[in-house]
Amino acid sequence: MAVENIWIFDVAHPLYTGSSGENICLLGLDSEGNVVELNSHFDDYFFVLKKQGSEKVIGEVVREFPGVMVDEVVRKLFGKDVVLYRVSGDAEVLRRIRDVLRRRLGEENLFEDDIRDTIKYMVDNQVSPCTWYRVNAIDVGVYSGIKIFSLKGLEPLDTDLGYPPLKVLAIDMVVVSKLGEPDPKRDPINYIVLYDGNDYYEYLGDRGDLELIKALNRDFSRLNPNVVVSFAGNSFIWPYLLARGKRLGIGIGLGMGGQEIHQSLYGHFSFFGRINIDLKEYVDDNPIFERKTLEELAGYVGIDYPEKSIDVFGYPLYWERNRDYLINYVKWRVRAIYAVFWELIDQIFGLSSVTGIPPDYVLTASSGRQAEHYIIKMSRKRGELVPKVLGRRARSYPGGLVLTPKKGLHENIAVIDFKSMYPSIIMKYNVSPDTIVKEAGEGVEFFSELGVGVRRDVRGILPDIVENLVRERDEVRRLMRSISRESPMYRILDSKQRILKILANTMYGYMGWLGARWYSFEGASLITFLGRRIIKESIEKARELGLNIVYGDTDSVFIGYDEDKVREFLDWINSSLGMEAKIDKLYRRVLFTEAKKRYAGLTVDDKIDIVGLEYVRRDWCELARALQYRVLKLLLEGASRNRLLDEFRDVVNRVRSGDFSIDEVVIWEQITRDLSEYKANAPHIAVARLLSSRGWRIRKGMFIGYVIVKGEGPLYKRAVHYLDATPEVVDKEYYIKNQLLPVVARVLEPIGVSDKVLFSIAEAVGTGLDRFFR
DNA sequence: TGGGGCCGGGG
DNA sequence: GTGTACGGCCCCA
Repeated sequence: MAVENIWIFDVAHPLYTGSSGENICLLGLDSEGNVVELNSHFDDYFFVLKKQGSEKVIGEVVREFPGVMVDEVVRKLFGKDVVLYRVSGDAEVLRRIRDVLRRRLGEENLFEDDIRDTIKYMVDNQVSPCTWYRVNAIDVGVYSGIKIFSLKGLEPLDTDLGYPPLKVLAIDMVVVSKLGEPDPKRDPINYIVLYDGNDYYEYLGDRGDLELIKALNRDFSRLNPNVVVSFAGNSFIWPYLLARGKRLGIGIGLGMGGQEIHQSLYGHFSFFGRINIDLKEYVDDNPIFERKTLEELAGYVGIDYPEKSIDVFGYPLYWERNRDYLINYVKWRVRAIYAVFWELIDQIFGLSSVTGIPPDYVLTASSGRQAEHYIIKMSRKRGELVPKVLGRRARSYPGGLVLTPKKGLHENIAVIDFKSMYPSIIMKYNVSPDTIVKEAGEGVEFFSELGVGVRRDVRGILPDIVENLVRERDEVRRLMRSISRESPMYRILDSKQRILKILANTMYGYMGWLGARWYSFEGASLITFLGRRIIKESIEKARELGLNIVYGDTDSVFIGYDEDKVREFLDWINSSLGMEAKIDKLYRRVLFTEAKKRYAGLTVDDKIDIVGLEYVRRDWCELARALQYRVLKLLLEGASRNRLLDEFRDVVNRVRSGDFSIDEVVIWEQITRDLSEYKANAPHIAVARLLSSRGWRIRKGMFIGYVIVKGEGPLYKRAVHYLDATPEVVDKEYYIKNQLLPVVARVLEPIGVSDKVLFSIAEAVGTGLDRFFR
């Protein structure tokens, strides 16, 4: 018997079960960094609702499949007790019996038959990945470099040991084709590079990529990494390698013991005994990244990036003409990928440990799935069945309230913000799929304007979960105060508290998501309804107090800062509404256009905030965005009208004289659907279609950069891919009138500068008449 | 000239 | 494949 500390990172089916009957395993690392496999036995199961007719069917089916166990049990479904048959047994038999029962009783009468055994094993035993456990196990031996144990018991460790020693390997790949998109049936891999923190391992496909893959397989076994990290591995590198291997008749044996990699849940790729991290998935659903590039991610974590990056559309040309530069660039990429992983390790492993999703696909899972996994984990403690997603139709409901701003420049404005408004509403009003009712009655708080009520006699699952998240976050933050800000543990805890906050904020959106197991249309509608009511009542009170309200959106109000009255206002919110609000920001000056969700301000600590305006939008060119920023900054800092106009005049002048680079005039737009689904002739779609005709596969999520060139007709006929354009062919007049002028007009109009003035400047600059308009 | 398609960002 | 509200461009009738 051995007792060891093990950092669990995955759950799987063991490679070799032998005669032990062990059919499931936890994978982990010991404190020396050895991979361990902890085998045990787990009978998979599902539930069948006990009702008229199901007893007879169950009886028949059980006789037909000996070895299956059936027990009558009670569980909760949306808070109500239900009687069920728990059917359990060997995985193979269980699958067959499940199919028969689905057919005979209807899918809606079976529960948890749609959850994988590995997940059930983890949640039933309350095991979380990326967490240390004190493990009691019997040593079985070593196989393929993995220490195999028979698991006897485990309990979470109180003290956090950080991470075990991890061998991390970054990978990147180059494949080019003369015909655009590389095709694994046709195009060999040109180049792969690995980086382990010290050395590069390079593989050239010059003598065919069969040799390349053989060498790669060999080196993976030799280097034996615990973590394989890439940027777009799951969407490009791994599927390409697999398809290429299939073509060449060679396996992609990058798992431990040469196990082949395979595609798994949500489209991620599994490597036996290793953690596969794709950092592209991290940037893709993080709104702070505009273009979703590795360069942005590197910049975000403070890593230098090259002056000249290469877009995949440019790879073929570089491979042909400037191969050394491309290879150097790809070597920078693996270095950056490696370094970024270490910067994000706490976020990735923290998310995995909190949600219970193994690190392999915690980034692949959408935020809805992450939230759901956490709920499943928590539902076990309440004896709640995991509900199913069956037969739903999309419906929409009203959201937050947005006030029309008072146009113009305002001084001394306070932004009052409700603390976590929707999570607070969920907790305070007990809004949850299992508490929502549609009729008034005993123990029900009913909202007749909406025709929806909530039970107050039972605590709902989501309010319970949100409360847990808030409590746990408070504990983590308390812990943080007792340790040094410089310690690694501080960073781990900081990531954790952020994750807990994000999860709490996700629960409202989750409840309104059509694909959610705990979906509640009425619940989500009630939350926004209560949010609107709260903000309306607050505004009314603020008016009563004589505060000047200039704007408001969902959970915030912008008011003239009168310290005493604001204090009184906040107290009132607390005592009368039972909600918490705070001063989120103080602006020396704020500029509102007539439009909602678009403004800019200068805070008391001299920060420029720009919200919704073109400056923050990637579908405006860099030249226009930078100009708007400068004009806004000057305006908010009190510059004269002439000074602002000069700023505009200078850029117009630059453009007219051709003093700009292509990068400054590129407009980036995302492809959000399959090309064939587009009905409109928009510029970026026209360019995407052209690329497509050149053989490029245009995927959802890709960014198309284009410029408008001189010529006749609608814009979509004059949009050119940025790599095909030079400054000489750019339509300067388009950029002056449709990019530079509008962004300046937008922010100067509220202070009384007319379009006409700007238009005259735009017309006159460079023609010798511009001085006339000063 | 106004409505629809489309995109991106706000809270 | 978390929600809704919103503005503004471009195209087209």
